Amino acid sequence: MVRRSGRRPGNQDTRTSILEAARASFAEKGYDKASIRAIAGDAGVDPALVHHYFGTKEKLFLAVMDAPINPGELIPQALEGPREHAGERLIRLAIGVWDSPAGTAALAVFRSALSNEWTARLLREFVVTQILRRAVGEIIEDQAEAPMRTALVATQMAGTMVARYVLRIEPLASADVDTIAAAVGPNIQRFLTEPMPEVFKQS
Amino acid sequence: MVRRSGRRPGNQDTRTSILEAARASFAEKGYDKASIRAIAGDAGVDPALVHHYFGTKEKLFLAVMDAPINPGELIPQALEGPREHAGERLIRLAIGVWDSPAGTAALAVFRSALSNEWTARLLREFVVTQILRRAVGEIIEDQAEAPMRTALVATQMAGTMVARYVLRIEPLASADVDTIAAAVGPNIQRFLTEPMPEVFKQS
DNA sequence: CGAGGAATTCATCTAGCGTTGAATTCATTG
DNA sequence: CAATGAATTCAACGCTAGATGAATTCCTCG
Repeated sequence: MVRRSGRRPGNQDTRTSILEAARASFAEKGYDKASIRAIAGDAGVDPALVHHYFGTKEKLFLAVMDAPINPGELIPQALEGPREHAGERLIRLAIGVWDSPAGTAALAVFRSALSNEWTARLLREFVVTQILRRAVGEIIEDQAEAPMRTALVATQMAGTMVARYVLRIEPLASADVDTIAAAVGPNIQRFLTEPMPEVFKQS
Repeated sequence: MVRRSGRRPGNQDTRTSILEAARASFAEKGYDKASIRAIAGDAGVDPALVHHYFGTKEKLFLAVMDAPINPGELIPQALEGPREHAGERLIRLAIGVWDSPAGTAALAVFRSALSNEWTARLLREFVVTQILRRAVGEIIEDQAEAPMRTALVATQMAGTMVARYVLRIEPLASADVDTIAAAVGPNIQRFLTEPMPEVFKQS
C-alpha cells in the first residue's frame, strides 16, 4: 500500500468535538431545531467544516446515532434472569442507557422522533420492531399476542422516558432507578406475562 | 351604549377558518413546524391577516388551545363511579378526548410540547398539575404519595398517547377503546390504589 | 350618497437556516 | 526546501420563517 504524501488526516480532536457538540445539541433541541451553525459554534469551528467532515446534516445525525445504539448487546441483558422479573429488568436497562453518556443520543433520537417524520420511522421501525419486539418475543408465550404485548410494553417504556427526560415531571425526573423500577416494573411485567383479553390476538 | 359607525366586525368566517386551519396544522406538525404562511394558505388568506387577527404566532396557538381544553367538565367525569375502576375511566376519558374533534388540539399541544420548551411547560404545569393532580388527588388515599402517583399515572397516559397518536405503533394505533382500556386500565389502577414502596413519600 | 373604519392584501424587513465553492493555512513527505 | 493535500475559513447563494406598516377594498351606518 502506497501512502500518499501530504498532511495526514490527523488531529481528530475537532472531528470528535463536533460530534460531541452535535450529540448535545440534538439531544437538547431535537433534529430540526438543532442547527449546524450552533453546533459549529459550540465546537468552536466554522459551519463549513461540519459539512467537510460529515457532508449533510442528516449524515451528521446518523453519525451521532451510530455508536451508542447497539441492540446486539442490550437484548441479551434484557433476557438473562428469571422471566418473572423481565419487566423490571427492561425498565432498569432503559433507564441505565438513558442515564449513561450514550443516553444523550437516545434522548436526541427520541426528541427528534416526536416532531420529525423520518426520525419517527427510525424509532418506530428500528427500536420498537428490532429491539423491543425481539426481546419481548423471547419472553412471552403465545406468539399471537406478541405484537400487542410489544406495543403495550412500548407505551409504558416510552411514557416513562417522556415523563422523566422530556417533560421532566417531578418527582419522577429526580427519582432514582430503584424507585422507578419498583413502581413501573410490575406494570411492564403484567403486559408481558399476565393473561390478557382474547381480543389481543387480532391483528 | 353608542354603536360606533363603520363596518361591523362581522364576517367571522375567515377568522374561524384561520383557527381551523391553524388547529389542523399545529396538530399535524407541532408548534414549530407549523408555519403561519402555510396556515394562511390553507385558509385562503394572506399571512398578514393572521397577524391582524391574532397578533403573534404564540397568541394564535393559545387561541387554538383556548376552547377545547376544559378541565372543569372533565374532572367530574373522571371521578364519578367506583374507585376501583378509576384507572380504566381515566384512560377511556383520555382516548375519548383525543379521538374527538377537540383531540386535534390535544395532539397539537402534545406534539408541540415534545420539541418546544414553553409548550412543554404548558403541558406539564397545566395538564399534569391542574387536571391530573386534581383528579388523582381525589382518588388516592395517602396524600403524601400523591405527587409520585400522579407522575406514574402520567407515564402510562402519556405513553399510550405517544404510541397511539404520535408514533402510531401497530396494532395499538388501530385498536378500539375497549381493548386499550382493558389492557391499560388495570395498570393505571395499580398506580392509583395499589400499595407502593415506602420511598414514594419522599419529595 | 358619502364618509368611516374594519377587512384584506402587498411589498418589504430582518433573521436564521443548510449548503456550496473558492481561498487560505500549514503539517507532512519526497 | 518545495510540493502536496488535508484542515480550516470566508463569503455568498437560495430559501423559509415571523413580523410590520402602508395601501387598498368594500361593507355599513348616518
